[in-house]
Amino acid sequence: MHPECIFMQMNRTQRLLEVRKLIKHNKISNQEELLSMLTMNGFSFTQATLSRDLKYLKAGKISDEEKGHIYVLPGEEGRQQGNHDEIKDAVTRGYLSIDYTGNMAVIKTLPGFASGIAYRIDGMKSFEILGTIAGDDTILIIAREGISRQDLHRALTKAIPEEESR
Amino acid sequence: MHPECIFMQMNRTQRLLEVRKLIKHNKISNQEELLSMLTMNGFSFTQATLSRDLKYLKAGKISDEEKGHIYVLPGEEGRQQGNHDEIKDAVTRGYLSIDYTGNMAVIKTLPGFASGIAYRIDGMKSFEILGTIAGDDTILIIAREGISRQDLHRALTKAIPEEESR
DNA sequence: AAATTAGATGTATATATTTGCACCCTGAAT
DNA sequence: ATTCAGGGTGCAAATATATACATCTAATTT
Repeated sequence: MHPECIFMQMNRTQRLLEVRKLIKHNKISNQEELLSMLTMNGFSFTQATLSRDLKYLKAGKISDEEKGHIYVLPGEEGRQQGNHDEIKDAVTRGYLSIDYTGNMAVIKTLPGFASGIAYRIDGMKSFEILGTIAGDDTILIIAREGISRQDLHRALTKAIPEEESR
Repeated sequence: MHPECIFMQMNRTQRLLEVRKLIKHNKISNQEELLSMLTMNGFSFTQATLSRDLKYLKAGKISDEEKGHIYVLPGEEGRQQGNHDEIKDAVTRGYLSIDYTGNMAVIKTLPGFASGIAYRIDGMKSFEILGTIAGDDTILIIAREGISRQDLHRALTKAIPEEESR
């Protein structure tokens, strides 16, 4: 089955986006709590699926003085340090993660979002970035030779608009 | 009692240091596993205490492709996928160009031209070129191992006469 | 010295999370 | 049309983790 399936997947995608948003904006200490929030928002699924969603989103759980343990998104562990400052919204609609290997980076997105994000990256026309190739949920970013991982990261660190508010 | 107590506390401190070290250098997926490592290292305590230690260290647990879920230390989440950041919009137009990096070349084209050009390149069946991957406006050309940049450039020049390096 | 206090820890238990298995759905292949 | 293949889910059981409660120890106070 090709990743292009956006039919029943869309529901899942919606759910993943919502899960992420909730985690991002609230201190959630367990899946049941999160599940009930989602249920109230009209979603209908089980805790088992939520567990899988959280894994898919690479959500982590850290200790929190106030609520014991809370979920956090990758890159936002700042909350555990109290760096509540200005954690710029690292999240674009659909953006999931980024990894580096050799002189390139691989961005994972929710199904269907790769080309949109890649388009924005291309739009930056960064010197560091030679080009991008987007599939359905993956973007390959090729860095210019001599560009360090930090440079590439810094270049990429400036693209993804703010997320939508529901 | 002040935190300065260094007597029997020393043991705890030692333990905490060890716990941190182990988490830092290994992919540990659960407390039992960690506990047995510590036990082998001469420590003697229970899972409950370990749970408390982890909380004290603000250790987090994230998903890991290899081991399911692993512990990470704050600030050490480099292992955690995705240093999520943002990508900002910048309205620009791409241009035709070719660049080299590592053992590959990246060709940028006007939107929609990538596959066409890639098709031509593929058609050359150059020995130097292992393959190409085309997006909408980007082509990634993978060179055979041992092929110099000049060789690759020469091969590509045949396919794209109007090229000009930057 | 006795009483007091607070952190550390074990035990047992409660709570939370993950996962094997079966099933369903949809696109791809025959 | 039929078969196949793979992802997504629910259910229930397996695992993993947190914590209430009782102790113990060492430092502090009286």
